[in-house]
Amino acid sequence: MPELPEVETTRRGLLGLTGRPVLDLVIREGRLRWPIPAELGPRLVNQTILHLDRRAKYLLLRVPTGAAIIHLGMSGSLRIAAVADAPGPLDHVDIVLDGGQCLRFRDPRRFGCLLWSETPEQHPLLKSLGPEPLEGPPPGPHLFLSSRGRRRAIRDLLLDSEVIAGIGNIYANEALFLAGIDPRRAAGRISAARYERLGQAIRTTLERAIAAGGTTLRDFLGSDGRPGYFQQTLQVYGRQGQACRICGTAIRTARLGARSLFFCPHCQT
DNA sequence: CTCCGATCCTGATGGC
DNA sequence: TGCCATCAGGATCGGA
Repeated sequence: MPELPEVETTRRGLLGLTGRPVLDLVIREGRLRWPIPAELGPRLVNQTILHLDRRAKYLLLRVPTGAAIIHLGMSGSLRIAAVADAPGPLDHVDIVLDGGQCLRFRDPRRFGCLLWSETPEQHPLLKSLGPEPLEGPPPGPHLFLSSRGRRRAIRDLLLDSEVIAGIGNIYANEALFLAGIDPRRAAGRISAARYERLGQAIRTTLERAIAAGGTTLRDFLGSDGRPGYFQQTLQVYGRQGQACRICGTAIRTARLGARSLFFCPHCQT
């Protein structure tokens, strides 16, 4: 489900957590991508939440002694719920707050994770992540340098979080359309000028998606329970057979590895 | 080092 | 209506 815009939408919806106490941690199903560590409860309970940060697709729930590292995987979501509302079978964890509320973690496929670290930036899952695409200069030059000598397809380079953080299959396809680049093209054989355009396209795509509250294809809901509406703006993802919004050519789909490509065979070269 | 496929798990969807 | 196959927004791991 969630790529950078959906995780950022979730984060922004939960900024009210700042300053609130953690009263309890209730784990109904701890078998996620990795088991929830036994120390998480003792580390969080009776601490005050300082802030909720994002790095790539990870959320960092910071308390004075460290942070809970949260990843939503393919199907996860976080929202504020009333403790009195009975959790569903897929609501695996409640971080109990004051006022009868909790931060409720739902993850049907259990590809997400909930971990603890005193130094989250140094955690193995986070320490080798590539740059944030929305921070600092646009990532075109960085992508150009990272891609030299690489033969893999540019779509796969964009999905590699050690190269650049936070981009998933929807936004890789969308940004490549905006930049006019064929997603199957070898990353190492794309010019610096085209990477410049791609860097701008990545930024534009992600910013617009965040402004729209993310993309809801099936079940993504922000922390306020509302869907995003960027799916109305998608140029290629899921639009196979439909007319390209620029040239009218039918959008094509193909497989690259286990995941689908969507592109306009006329606009993207 | 680089790259690719297999893998974890459940729910939604479409064809027959 | 039921059953089965296929697909899904992620990312790690192992092996070629």
